[in-house]
Amino acid sequence: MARDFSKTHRQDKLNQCIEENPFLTDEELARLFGVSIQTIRLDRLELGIPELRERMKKAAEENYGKIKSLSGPELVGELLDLELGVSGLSVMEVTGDMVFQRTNIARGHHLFAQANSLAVAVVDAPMALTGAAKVVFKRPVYLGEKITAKAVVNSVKENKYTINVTSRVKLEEVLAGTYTVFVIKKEEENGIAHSS
Amino acid sequence: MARDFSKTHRQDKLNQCIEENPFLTDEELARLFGVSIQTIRLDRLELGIPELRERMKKAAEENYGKIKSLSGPELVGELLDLELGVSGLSVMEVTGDMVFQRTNIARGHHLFAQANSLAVAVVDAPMALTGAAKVVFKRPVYLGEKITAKAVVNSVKENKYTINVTSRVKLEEVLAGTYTVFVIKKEEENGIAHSS
DNA sequence: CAACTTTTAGTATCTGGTGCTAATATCAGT
DNA sequence: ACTGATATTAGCACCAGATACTAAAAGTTG
Repeated sequence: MARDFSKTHRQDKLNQCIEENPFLTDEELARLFGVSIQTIRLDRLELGIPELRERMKKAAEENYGKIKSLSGPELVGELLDLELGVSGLSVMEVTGDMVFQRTNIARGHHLFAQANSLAVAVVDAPMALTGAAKVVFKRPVYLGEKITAKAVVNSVKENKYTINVTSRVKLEEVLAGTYTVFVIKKEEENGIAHSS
Repeated sequence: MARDFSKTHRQDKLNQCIEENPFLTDEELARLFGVSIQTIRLDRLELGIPELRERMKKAAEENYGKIKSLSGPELVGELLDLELGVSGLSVMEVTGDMVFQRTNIARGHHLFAQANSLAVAVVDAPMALTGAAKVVFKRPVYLGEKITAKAVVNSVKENKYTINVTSRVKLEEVLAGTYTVFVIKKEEENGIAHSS
């Protein structure tokens, strides 16, 4: 079984190869590995790797969803409850693309994003921007955990909202923050303290 | 040309329809609009809409890149300079998926993400997590602007770094923040103040 | 009615595959 | 060297989702 070595070896490489660049046809792969197309097909079969089109479809669909959840809508996470001008509630599950690969710990700005966008959402106005924020990360959050963020409006003074957001995993507090959010009147973009 | 009305009308709808859900075959579209496949094909031809597979491919490729730039690497933005334990510099261009569509103003957490990940990167350790942050958004940042973030280590006390990050567009300050970042020893995940 | 646009039908062809059968290597063990 | 097992290659029929082209039918308008 000297062949067995070369075979499993090739299949390892193939797995790697496709993971790195999923947009390769069997023909291209065959040329790459110096074997026939049929061999590649058999390998894919054994390894359970779907055909190019399925791979593309999957990639496209996945990311079509991601675009919407990561940057498309105004809100990061899923809105559960919203009482304009008073409070808001959202959940977000920590997915693989939010974490450090070494540790599976979520990067802080993802938690921040959920909390920040919720803070902006509770403001009772067509447009609002974060002016300042003060946050404390209480403990790391891991892959797969569900973060519940609760925003409560603390005070309103003219166009300036002060909002507290607490993010928890189950009942444990993981992030606490205070956000100062400004309501923006149409076409306004002057002055100090803006953006979100 | 009463037909012309119905034709252009259908083509408008078709454009919309495909934009909303790019994963429809000509056959499904034909059924949806109650016309023949050939009509759909002619419409696509006239409108310059590529076939399903091309649309999928495009979506897959686009987002394959996006995944890497939005959440893949440890750093948000592009690293220009890095002196471990001392300072770091990164740039990021504000792209369409970072802004509020109504105003083309970047959402705050994207600026935060650039600054935060830079702060974590300058720490001279294999693993570090943001413990706390205090940020002030000085002015809104618009689609297409290039943000330069500069991080400077302010103080180090055991495993606790205090880092100032200033983000500018050209010479104008848009975001100023102070980050407290903790160095994590392997497998450590206890105690207070963590995550990033 | 004639001229025109729009719609439908049908065929040949392409790509990147699946699924199946069968013919060759290639090698190990006896 | 022969046998048996595994690995590789070849070939064919078929499929989806198209393109490209030709041609016929339907509807519209002066």
